[in-house]
Amino acid sequence: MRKRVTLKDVAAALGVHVSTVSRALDPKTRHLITPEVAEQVVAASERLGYRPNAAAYSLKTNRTRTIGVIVPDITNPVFPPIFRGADDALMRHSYIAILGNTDSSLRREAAIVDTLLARGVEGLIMASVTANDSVVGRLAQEGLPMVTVNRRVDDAGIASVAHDEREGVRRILTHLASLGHRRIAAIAGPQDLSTGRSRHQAFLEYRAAMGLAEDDGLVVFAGGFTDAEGERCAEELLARDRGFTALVCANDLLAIGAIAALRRRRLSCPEDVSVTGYNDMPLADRLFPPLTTIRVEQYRAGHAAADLLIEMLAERSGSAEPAPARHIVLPVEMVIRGSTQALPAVSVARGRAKA
Amino acid sequence: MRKRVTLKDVAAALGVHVSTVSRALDPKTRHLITPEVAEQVVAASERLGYRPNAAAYSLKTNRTRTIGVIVPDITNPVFPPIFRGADDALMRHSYIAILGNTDSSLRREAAIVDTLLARGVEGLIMASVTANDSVVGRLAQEGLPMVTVNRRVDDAGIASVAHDEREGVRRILTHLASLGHRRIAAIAGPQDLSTGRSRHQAFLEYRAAMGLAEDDGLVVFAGGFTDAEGERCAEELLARDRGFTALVCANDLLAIGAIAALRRRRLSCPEDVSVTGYNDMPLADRLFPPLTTIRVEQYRAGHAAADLLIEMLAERSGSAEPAPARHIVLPVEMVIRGSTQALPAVSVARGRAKA
DNA sequence: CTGTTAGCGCGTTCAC
DNA sequence: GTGAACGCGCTAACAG
Repeated sequence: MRKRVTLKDVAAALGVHVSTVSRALDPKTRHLITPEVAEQVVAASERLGYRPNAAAYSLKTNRTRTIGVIVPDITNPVFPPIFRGADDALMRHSYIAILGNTDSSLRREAAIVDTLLARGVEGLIMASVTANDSVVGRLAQEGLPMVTVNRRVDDAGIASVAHDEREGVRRILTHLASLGHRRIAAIAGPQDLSTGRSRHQAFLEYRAAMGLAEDDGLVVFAGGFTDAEGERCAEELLARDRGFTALVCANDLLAIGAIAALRRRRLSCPEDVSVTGYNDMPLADRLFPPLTTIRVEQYRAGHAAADLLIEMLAERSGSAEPAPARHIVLPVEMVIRGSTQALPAVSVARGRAKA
Repeated sequence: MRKRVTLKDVAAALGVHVSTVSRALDPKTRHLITPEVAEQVVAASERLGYRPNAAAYSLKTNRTRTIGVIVPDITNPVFPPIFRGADDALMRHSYIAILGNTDSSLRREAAIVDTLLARGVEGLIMASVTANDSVVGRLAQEGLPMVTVNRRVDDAGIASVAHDEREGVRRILTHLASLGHRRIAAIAGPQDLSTGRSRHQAFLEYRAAMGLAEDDGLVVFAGGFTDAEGERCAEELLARDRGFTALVCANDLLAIGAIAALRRRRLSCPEDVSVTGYNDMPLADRLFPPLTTIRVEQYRAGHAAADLLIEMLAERSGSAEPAPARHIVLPVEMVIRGSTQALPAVSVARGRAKA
């Protein structure tokens, strides 16, 4: 590999001093240099193929222009759009992102954060946090700028970008109720994740407010947001035999698993039971049946999180006292597809008679 | 944020010299230090929370322990497993991966490679290359270690990890032929990508070898590996009205689009036409109908690519002359699901009569 | 406007 | 076995 060309090389080629080259190449200091010289420098550095050495820059300025993005598993279709959004936003500010997968293990999370810290990340975007995440707490105390995406931590001192979970659940229930459903089951997500918890709480709340059947036996909790858990939970619901005409799942993967479990029991969706998901992940419209779900803009969330973090970074170098943490809430919308349908007239009638 | 702890801090705390600390912390030089002192150093550095400064290390040693991984778009479900495999392998060797998205634009690719080079990546894993990629060529000439995954470049001098495309196509055609299909259409992938090209060539070859209908009108070329292109191509095939009972698609997304297009025309899969995909991407088993496809182990490919690259890095620092580029070919297997079925007896009979 | 100087944190020669 | 000195490539303060 050809040796790297440095500032010194460019300077030597032009017979000027290194700092002249340095200044000519930095837009913020170029005005200090005679225009012609500056031009020559730019030309020469291009000709020689000069690339600034990021390590030297970091060592000198203590800035790495690097942000860590931590997800449970990039293989889970929810996270690529988040990362992509963050990466695009960061790139625009000439930052780069380093992606870490925790596999939802706190040990791995700590290990990854360690190597990222050694690499000198200036901040962290965390899509993997549990509601009370010890690692996050520790880092926050050390003053490392952080923003959580999609999920939140209980500590309101940590900035976040999330979606309006309550509104999403409200729309799902409103939709199902308008189709005549009264006995609505639910597969709730893990309760140590803010998304699982707030969706479940909104479910309980709106179920009561809308006068739907309030039966604890209609809810089962998933141990993770996976299709396998969706299958397991749906089977448990069916085994309980409480009778339900609709099933609200805390995310799309759970819904996919649930539909598979129904089918195995010769129940079809939506004819026998309407099923809803949450997230509108890629391909949700290509499944059978196409999933009625809540669309959350993951790309936008990642983008917003990165923008927020960069803002925080800029502020920090400005004033001394930290501003209070910002919390951005993104709107959601419902997409109605084939997995939900109206109850047959007779059932609707019966439902109404009861009410 | 608390100021970073450096070697100097640790040395000061113990009243020894910086270089003593440096040596005690490096496994390779620890033997030069009195065991007790070494222990003290280790203890103190842990207590103070010392983290080696990666920038300083890089500047000194000219090694960044950083690898760039370049994909077209991490949002495409094919790539997360590849990245994950690479990342896991790299981490094990205390390397880190930096992910870049090209959006299949050569301009973006060049820009990303530039910033990665500035960051001092020691090598590149490229999942995004076109068959004759100018950027790759340039880098190869400069001697930057590189390996392509999944796809290849024409230049055999570039190491690669890929799958046995010919075998995959052979199995698909054998499977369809055994079900009685004789007129088999194809949606071929982009011909500037090695995967698209080799799958197409294998298709032509085995179609002839197996005595299947050889009709140029049965093949249409997609401009990209997307479901939208799948729809477009399927519509074109139907418009041509050549009559076919099976449709071989160059990847799963194309197949998904094709099935949607068929359905819109009131044709159902597999009753009216059997459809096959390629890749066995996540959720391929959850679609309707579940996709018969070729399983390629993307995670393993990414892992192998990273291992290979690290080997190359180690060799390079050893001997002077470069070893010839290695090319790893991973086996594939077929997974038969609901999207293919046997022709009704009558059609099979007619097919045989013709032969 | 430009050159000089210093030092970021670390590994690696040398001496001792 | 340990300390001293140097320099990786760069930016920033200070001179001129």
